[in-house]
Amino acid sequence: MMESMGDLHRTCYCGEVAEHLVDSQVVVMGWVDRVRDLGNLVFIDLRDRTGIVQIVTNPEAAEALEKARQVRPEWVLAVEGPVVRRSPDTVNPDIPTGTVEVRACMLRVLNRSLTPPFPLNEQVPIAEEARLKYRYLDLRRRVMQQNMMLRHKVCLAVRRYMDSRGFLEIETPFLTKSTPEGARDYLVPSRIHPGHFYALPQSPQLFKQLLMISGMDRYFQIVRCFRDEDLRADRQPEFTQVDIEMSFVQMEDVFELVEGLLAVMFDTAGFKIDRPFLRLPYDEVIARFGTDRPDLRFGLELTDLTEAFRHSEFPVFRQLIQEGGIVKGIAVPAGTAYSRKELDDLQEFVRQYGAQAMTWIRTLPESGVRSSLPKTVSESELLSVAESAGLAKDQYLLVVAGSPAVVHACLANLRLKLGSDLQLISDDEFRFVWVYDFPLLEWDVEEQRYVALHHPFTSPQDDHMALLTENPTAVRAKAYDVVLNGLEIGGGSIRIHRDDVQRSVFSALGISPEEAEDRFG
RNA sequence: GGGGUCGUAGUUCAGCUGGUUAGAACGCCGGCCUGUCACGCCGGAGGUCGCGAGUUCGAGUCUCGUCGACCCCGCCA
Repeated sequence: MMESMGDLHRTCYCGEVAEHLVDSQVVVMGWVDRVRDLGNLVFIDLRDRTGIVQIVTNPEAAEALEKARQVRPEWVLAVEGPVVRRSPDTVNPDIPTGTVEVRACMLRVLNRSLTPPFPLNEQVPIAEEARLKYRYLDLRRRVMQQNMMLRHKVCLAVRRYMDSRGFLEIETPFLTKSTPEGARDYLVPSRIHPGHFYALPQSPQLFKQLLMISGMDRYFQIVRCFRDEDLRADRQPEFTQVDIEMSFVQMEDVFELVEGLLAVMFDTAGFKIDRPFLRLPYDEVIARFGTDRPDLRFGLELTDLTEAFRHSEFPVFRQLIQEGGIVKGIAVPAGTAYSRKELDDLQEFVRQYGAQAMTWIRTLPESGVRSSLPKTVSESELLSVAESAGLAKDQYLLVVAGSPAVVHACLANLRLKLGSDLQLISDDEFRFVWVYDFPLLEWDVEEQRYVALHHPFTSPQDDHMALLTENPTAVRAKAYDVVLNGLEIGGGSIRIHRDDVQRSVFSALGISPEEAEDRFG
């Protein structure tokens, strides 16, 4: 049983069937979501990307009813009939079209379907493997369709906004020379030049610099980027970013532009966000949250215990601090109880990020204090640490000691875990923050040189040109570091970089700060 | 490159310290039903417990190997 559309014309989408169409004849086409066969009365939920409308068949249209009884999920139908208002007791308040239905006078089976290998209309989690194998079915699911439609709307909003602010959307090439940016390049073999490869861009970095130098002044692009690195749950090897570059601007101009952009994007997605965004300097953000992309929707900030432990009776801490290490902790809300196993699990969690151990100090409900530190550490020391951390009664302090990098990595991740475990994070809330005053360089212990912490965005000045002519090969290899004022949006965070000019170039060339000082002042 | 978790029906899962014929829900097939909307009711089919070896009287369960999936670290912003 399979029929052609013939001369049928779809008059509206399923989700568009509404009260204003009552008594008019419609033709809808779509996929069978569910069938409810009551014998001489068959209901079909017909679905397309706009939603679901209920089709009803009864013996008045015997042929349609007969076909309806054969119908199975995911068959593709064309249905013609009048839109009918439902009686009050049969209204379905759960769907937008729930006050009406289409009474089928004619029903055509445009295509049949096998039973789907997984349910399309339930919210059970399906193994990714199955979803990808049957991607065409996966993409029929409501969540997926809504994601794609939302993405379209957000992209449209971005284009309208950027256009209104005088930006040009300009496409840049994918098949080009390597423009190393820290990640591994994806390579594409060249047919014309055997043995040579194109590299897919990790971002349009070089191209947008070209555009600025060319005087295009304000550019943006919704652009695919490629990075050949290992995956994570939230990281894909190819992804899309809103890439922006502009000339002749100050930091405030960038803040203003991007806050407006994000407000528009989130508004499109149905969320209101607060402006202006919070602004925090890099050092403060690291000190308080251990990361440059803190989740500000909950507290549990880090407490610095380094001074409290500087003369500790626990030799390990004492020595660590002497060698430049730090000790920091997170105070868990008072009254939170932990079993021995739970504390062990937390310790195991923290170890992933490089800590040797996690210690804890706990104020007891009445008075006194306990800890996992050796017994040689006196109660008075513990009490003074608890006091410096501001502990109330019956409260745990989870403590990590080590190098600043390790301590911050451990506690930043522990903080997120605690926030999630203790259900302190609300999913539909967004708290933005600008992190400014990023250090441009970071000493790399292994390479024994300064490396750029992020893209060191810079402005083109004469000094650059001097360097470029001085060592063209090196500069070409690292040209990605020589860029313009600007910003990038990617990886779920937004960062603004200092526009200190020369230093990024020095780092790109592997010139130490001392040497740079000598040569360029 | 390293670590962790997991592989049982079409799907999502349960199956305790090894023990008789491996279960549930949904889905699927057949039947009944004119107001359902996660329809309901009656009946039924469906499994090499990822694969291979070992321990044992006996393995879905324990051991080793192997393949695969997911998550994390490294890496990446």
